[in-house]
Amino acid sequence: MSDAARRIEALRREIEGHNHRYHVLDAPTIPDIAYDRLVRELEALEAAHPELQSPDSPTRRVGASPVAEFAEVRHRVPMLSLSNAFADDEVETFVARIAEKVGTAEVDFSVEPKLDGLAISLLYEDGVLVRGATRGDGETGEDVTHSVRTVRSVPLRLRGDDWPRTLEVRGEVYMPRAGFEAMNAQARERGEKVFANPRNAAAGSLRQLDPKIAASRPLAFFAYSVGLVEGGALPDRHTATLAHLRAWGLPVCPEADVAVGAAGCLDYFRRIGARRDTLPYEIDGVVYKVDRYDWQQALGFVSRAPRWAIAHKYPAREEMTVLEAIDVQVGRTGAITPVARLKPVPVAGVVVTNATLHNEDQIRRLDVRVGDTVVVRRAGDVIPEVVGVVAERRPPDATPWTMPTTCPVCGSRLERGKKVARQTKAGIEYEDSAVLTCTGGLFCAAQVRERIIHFASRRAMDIEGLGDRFIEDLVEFGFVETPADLYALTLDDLLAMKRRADERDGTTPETVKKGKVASKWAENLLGAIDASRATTLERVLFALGIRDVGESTAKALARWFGSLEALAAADEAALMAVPDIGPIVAAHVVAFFAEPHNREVVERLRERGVRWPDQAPQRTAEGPLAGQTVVLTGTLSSMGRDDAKERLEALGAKAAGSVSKKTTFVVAGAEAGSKLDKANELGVPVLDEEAFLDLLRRHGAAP
DNA sequence: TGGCCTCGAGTTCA
DNA sequence: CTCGAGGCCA
Repeated sequence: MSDAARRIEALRREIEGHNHRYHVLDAPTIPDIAYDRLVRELEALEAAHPELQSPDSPTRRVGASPVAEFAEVRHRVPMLSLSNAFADDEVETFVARIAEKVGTAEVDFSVEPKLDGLAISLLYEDGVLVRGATRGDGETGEDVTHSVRTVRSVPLRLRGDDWPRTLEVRGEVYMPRAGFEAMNAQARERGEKVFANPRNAAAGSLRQLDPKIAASRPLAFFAYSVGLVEGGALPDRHTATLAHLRAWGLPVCPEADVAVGAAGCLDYFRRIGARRDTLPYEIDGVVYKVDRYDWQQALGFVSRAPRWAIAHKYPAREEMTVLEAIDVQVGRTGAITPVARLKPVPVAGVVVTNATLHNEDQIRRLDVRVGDTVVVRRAGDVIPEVVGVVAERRPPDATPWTMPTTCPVCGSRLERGKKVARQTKAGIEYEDSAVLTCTGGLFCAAQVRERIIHFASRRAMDIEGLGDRFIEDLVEFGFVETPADLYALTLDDLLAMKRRADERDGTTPETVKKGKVASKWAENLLGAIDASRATTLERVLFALGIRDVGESTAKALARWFGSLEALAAADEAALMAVPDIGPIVAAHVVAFFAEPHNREVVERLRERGVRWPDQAPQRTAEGPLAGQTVVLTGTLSSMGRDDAKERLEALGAKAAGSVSKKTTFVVAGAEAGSKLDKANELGVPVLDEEAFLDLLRRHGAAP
């Protein structure tokens, strides 16, 4: 053997060793730079000695050129599917049947997480990877050798020498969560299509004709069983086989374990379930397999699934469903938002039928079309969102969706958000934004309705019992056009409106059938409207819906000016003196009060008895906590969040919504979430409820 | 001018 | 809860 040949062989062994430690054992022993140097040396030597090239060289992972199409592969030992269990008693039945057949209840199971990836068969001849194939229909799959070779944790050559001459290893190719997220983040930045979930991403990456693409994707592999074995023997237990696979350099899921009987399996199911979110890969359940091969043989198969194994599934957090339509909604500011109407599907406990699509850009990025099968998830476990499209299920006639050019409610022209972008020397410049806006303003019934819903809402005027549906009817039948009209409603108006709504819906209220007209609800509603007449300036300001004036800005304005007259009289310079008010918000406020219609609405509100106390302008923060910024998170047992916020503000502190390094301290109640994590991350002090109450007590502000 | 830190606005369902 | 953008400070 020449020197070069010896050096090449040594380099290959060393590099494979590092690959194994890095990708399989997850315990690298040399820095990346040193590794790269070894690879470059090997590449150079191989280039200089083409006669020493070898397909199992670590330099040849992406060696193959693109294939024209996928060749079919027949699985000599079929790749079967597993039956599923969703409830504990199904697992108990499964185990009981086995216990009866084998004559003991103490059945050992080889247990492991069921990864959400793609089942793959790897064929090793004399320890060298010669073929990789997808499961396909179980009988016939596709030859994906060229892309499987690029998966770093798949060994091109087995370690040791005690492997069967022919060995088919089966397992899951998957995409670790971190890699998936990084990949999608990059795609999003470049405005490219994102993958719906790691499973789709793994499948899509492997089924690439060009191995370079698969090589660029963060794929990984776990082996979980063997298929064809010739020229060698395996142990008599599945767990022992897994140990062999590990020794041969194949990655096996580190969570794989042994469980005894149904109780042991269920315990394992719960232990893994508790850690589901923190595992570095997506799983959709755990798999239980009878460990002893002789018992597996005795149990045999039902149709296409083994009787000795079962997949116990966790409740899905993501579901697929059909997107039946894309509607557009008009917000109170005229903002147009596309909404996905979905075939109802339960996701993590609730039935989801609608999901926001945010804006046109988002639709284009996801490339969603009516008729598509989409993946729906509940973001932050609450709000449903469409995360992606299942490309294979697209109906052939599906066409890209386009935004309407006119408002679906009032027919007015839509404008690409004339949102203020920045102030320049020349004045305020406008720039296009992602949001489309309806130009209908007061003429758009949807905007009128949304504005009144906002006006009546809890954080604004807080008119109890005046819900969205009701306001919709009030506006539709012309009883209410501006918020001030709410304060002119009479009992007769409300009853008349209800009658017309019933006629329209074809419903007959119970009370009418009995021959009398119920009016208690109307009296209650009038009472609630009346109660809202006594209010505060900050609530009125917020309720009026001035652009960019939310709760916090309304409060700042109310404190600074003390009265509506003073505010309405202020010019832009005077407004900009208020902290956190810049040129843009100042311009919105001035424009609002310059509009005769708005002045009139305010006038009418007053005429109809809406009252708030005027105060002396307060232009400095005072109190023992002045200058401190506090963030509340979680649930406090002794008071509501709003109450806590008020107490803090009474002491001069500012209650902010998000944690940053400027936050003085965070008050964490029960079930505190991401804000608590952020506080810990930034080293912001955290008070628990007891410490918080203590602080209030010291300043005489405790409940 | 760029980079935080906030706030505003829109969103779902029981 | 998340995204986008206004305000402020360096």
